[in-house]
Amino acid sequence: MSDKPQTRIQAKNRAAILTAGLDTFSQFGFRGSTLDQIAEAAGLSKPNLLYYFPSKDAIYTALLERLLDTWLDPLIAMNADGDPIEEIMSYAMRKLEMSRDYPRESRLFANEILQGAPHIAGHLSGDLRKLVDEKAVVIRGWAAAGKIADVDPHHLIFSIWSLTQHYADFDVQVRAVLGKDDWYADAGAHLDGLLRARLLPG
Amino acid sequence: MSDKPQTRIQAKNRAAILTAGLDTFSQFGFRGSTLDQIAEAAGLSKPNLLYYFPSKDAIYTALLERLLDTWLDPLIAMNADGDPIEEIMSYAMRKLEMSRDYPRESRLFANEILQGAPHIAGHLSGDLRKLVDEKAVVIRGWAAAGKIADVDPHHLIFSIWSLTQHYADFDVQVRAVLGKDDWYADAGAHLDGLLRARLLPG
Amino acid sequence: MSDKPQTRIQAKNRAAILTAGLDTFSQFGFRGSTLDQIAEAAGLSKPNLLYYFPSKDAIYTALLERLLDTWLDPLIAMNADGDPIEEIMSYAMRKLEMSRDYPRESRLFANEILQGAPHIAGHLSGDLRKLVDEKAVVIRGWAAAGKIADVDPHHLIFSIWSLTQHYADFDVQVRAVLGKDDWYADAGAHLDGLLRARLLPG
Amino acid sequence: MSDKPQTRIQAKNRAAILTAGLDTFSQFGFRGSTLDQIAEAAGLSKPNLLYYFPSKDAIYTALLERLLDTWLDPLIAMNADGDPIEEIMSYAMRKLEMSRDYPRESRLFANEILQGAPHIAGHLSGDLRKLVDEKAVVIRGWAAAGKIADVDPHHLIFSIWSLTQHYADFDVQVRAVLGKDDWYADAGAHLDGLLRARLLPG
DNA sequence: AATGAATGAGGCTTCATTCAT
DNA sequence: CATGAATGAAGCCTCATTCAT
Repeated sequence: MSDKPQTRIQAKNRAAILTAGLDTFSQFGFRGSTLDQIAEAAGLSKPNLLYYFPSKDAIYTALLERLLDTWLDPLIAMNADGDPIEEIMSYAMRKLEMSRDYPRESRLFANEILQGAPHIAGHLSGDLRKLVDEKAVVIRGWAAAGKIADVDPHHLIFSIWSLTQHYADFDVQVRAVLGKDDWYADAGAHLDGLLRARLLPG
Repeated sequence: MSDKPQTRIQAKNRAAILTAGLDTFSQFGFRGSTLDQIAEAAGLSKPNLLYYFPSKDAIYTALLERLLDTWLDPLIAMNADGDPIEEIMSYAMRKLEMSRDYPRESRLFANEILQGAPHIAGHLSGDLRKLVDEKAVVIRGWAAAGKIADVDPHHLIFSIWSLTQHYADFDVQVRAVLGKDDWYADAGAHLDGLLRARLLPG
Repeated sequence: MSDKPQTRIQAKNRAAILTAGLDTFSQFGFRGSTLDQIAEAAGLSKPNLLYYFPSKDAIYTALLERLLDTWLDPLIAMNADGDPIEEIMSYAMRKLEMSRDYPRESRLFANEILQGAPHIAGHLSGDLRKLVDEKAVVIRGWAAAGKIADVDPHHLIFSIWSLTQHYADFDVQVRAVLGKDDWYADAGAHLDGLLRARLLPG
Repeated sequence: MSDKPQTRIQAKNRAAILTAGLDTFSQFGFRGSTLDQIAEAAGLSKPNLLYYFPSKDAIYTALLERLLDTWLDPLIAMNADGDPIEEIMSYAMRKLEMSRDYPRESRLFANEILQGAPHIAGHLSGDLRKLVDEKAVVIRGWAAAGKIADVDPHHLIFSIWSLTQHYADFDVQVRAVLGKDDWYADAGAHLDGLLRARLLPG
C-alpha cells in the first residue's frame, strides 16, 4: 500500500517476518502455522512480531500480495510482437525457473487455491482472468496467422501452469520418484519437447 | 488394514465419518479441520465419532490409505501389451475423469504432498517409485521399438499427473479464469492434442 | 429465548455461572471482570464454563436480559385504577426493597448505563421509553383529576429511580457516611416523607 | 500533592493527559481504558505519557484527587448563617449544574464508588463523613429552630446527591426516555418543587 | 453404541510497562 | 523531552481428547 518510510531495523524485522512466514505458511498452510513458529523463525518474540504486523492474517495477506505482484510477470512479459513459439516457450521456461527458485511462493499460492482461495478469490476472477483473456487473444491471433498450431489458449496456459508448478508443489513426490533431487534440467528438456511438438504449425 | 466384521450400523457410521472427513480435510487441510466440523457433517456426536476412530489423525490416515489403494489403479492398468499410444492416452483420460469425479480425493492428496507428505513419505519412495519405475521401463520399451516418440518416461508421467490433477486441485482458479464451471470436455480435447503430438513417432 | 430442556447438572451449572457472573460483573464491570474470576467463583474450569456459555459476552448478556425481564415489574405494576398516592408510594418502596435485596443487579445495570448502555441502548429507547410514556399519561391523568399535585411525570420517575437505586449503587458511600450498615428503615421513612410532601394535592 | 514548578510544556502535557484520561476513564472505567487510548487522545506517545505519570494508576489517582478537591465545594459552601431553605436549594442547584457541566467527573466518581471505592475508601469514611456530619448538625439546627421541616439530614443529603448526579451518571437513559437531549431546565424546576415541598416548615 | 460433561494444552491477541537511544 | 522497539503477563477462546454414564 503506502510505502511508509521505515527505519533500518523495521525493514530488517519486517523482512525477517515475511521470510519466516513464507517458510511456515508454505509448508503448513495458514491454519497449520502458528505465530510461535513464525516468531521463532524470525528471531523475535511473539508480541514483538505483532508490533510489526497486527495479526497472523496480516502476515499471510502481505505475503500473498507480494506474491501476486510478481507471480504473473512472466505471463505479462509474453510479447505479441515476438516470435510466437519462442515467446510461449520462454514463458514456460521462466515458469519452470520460478518453480526451482521460488518453490515456497509456489506452494503458498497452491495452498491458498486448494483451500478455495479465500483471500484472493477476487483477484482470480478480476485481474487474473482479464490478463489471461488478453493473452488468449494474442495466442489465438498467432494460430489464426498460422504461426502456431491451433490450440485452445486458456487450456494451453493451464497446461503451462500445471506442468511447471508441479515441480515446486509436488517437489517431495518428484524427488521421491526420481530418487534424486535435481529435476530441473530434465524437466526443462521434457517440457520443451512436449510443448514444441504441440505448437509447431502444420 | 484388517477387515473386521462390522455390523451394518458400524459400517454406515464409519462411511459417514470418512465422507465427512474427506469433505472437511480436502477443503481445510488437516490442521484447519476440526472434529466438531467432521462430527457435525457425519451426524454424530464428537465422542461417538471417536468411538469409531480413535483420533483425528486416524480418520485422516484412513482416508489417505483408502485413497492410495485406488489412486494408482489407472497407472497400474497401463498395459505393456496394449497399443502404446492408446494406453498412454487412456491413462491420461482416466486421470482426467478422476479429477472430475473425485476432486476431493485429489485435493486431499495434493494437500498431503504440499505439506511434505508427512504421512506417506514411505509410500512415495517405496510403492509409488517402484510402480513408476516399472512403467517407465514399459514406456522406454515402446520408444525403443519405435512405437512412440522418444520421451523421458518419468517426466511424461509427471506431466500426465500435473496436467490432469490441476483441474481438481486448482478448480477455483480454473473456473474463475474460464468464467464457467464446465471444463471437462475442452480439457479432454486439449490434453488429447497435447499428448498425441508428442507421442506420435517420427 | 427458547427454553431448551436442561439436565439437572446443566441447570445447576448455568445458575452457578450466572451467580458468579453477577457477583463479578456488578463489582468490576464487564472489562474489569475475567473469565478466570467467574470460573473460580462458579467452581468450574474455564473451558467448562465456556461449555455452558459460548463467551464472556454471552454471560453478561444473559444477565442483562434476565435483569431487564424483571427490572421494570414494579413500574408495570403501578395501577391506573388504584389510589394514586399509594400507587406511587408503593412503587417507590418496592424499588427501595429491590435496592436492599438485589443490589448486585442494580449495580450491574448502573455499570451498563454508565458505560453508555452498549448492550441495551435499544431497550432504553424502545421498551423502556414506551413504558415510561404510558405511565406518564397515567400520572398526568391523576394530576389533572386533582388527585395528586401537578408534577412532571418523567422527572418524577427519574427521581424515584435515583433516590432508591442510590442506596444500592453508592452503597459503600452510604455506609461510610452513615457509619453503619443498615440504611433501609431510615431511607424508607425519609423517602416516604419526601415524596408524599410533593404529591399531596392542594 | 506538592506543586513542583513546571515548565509550560510540562503543564500543558500533564493537562492534556488528565483531560484524555478523564474522557476515557469516565466512559470505559479503569480496566476498560487503555494507555493507548489515553495517549492517542492526549496526542502523545505512550512512553512519553509515562514520562509524565509513572503508571496508568497514577493518572487515575490524580484525576480522583483533583476531583475530590472540588467535588464537595458546594456542600462546604452551604452556610449555617444563610437562609436555610435557600441554602439547601442552592446547594441542590449547584449540584445539578455540575451534572450538566462536569458529567465526566460525575461518572468517574460513580464508577469508583460502584467498584467499591478501592482508591478512596479512606476519604469516604474520613473527610467526607466528617463534612456530612458537620452539615447534618447545621441542618438539624435549622429544623430544631423551626426554619425547615423536620428531616433526616443524612438522607436529605443522599437525596440531593442522587437526584442531581443521576442526570450525569444515567445520562444515556435520561436522554433515551425523554427523547431529547435537554433535561436541565425541567429537571431544575422539578427538583425545586420536590425539595421545597419537603422543606417548608409546618 | 451413544452422549453430556469436563479439561489440559495451546493459539491469537492485548496491554502496561521497560529499554535504548 | 521524546519515541521506536521490545516484552512478560495475562486474557479470551479453541480443540483434541477423556471421563462417566
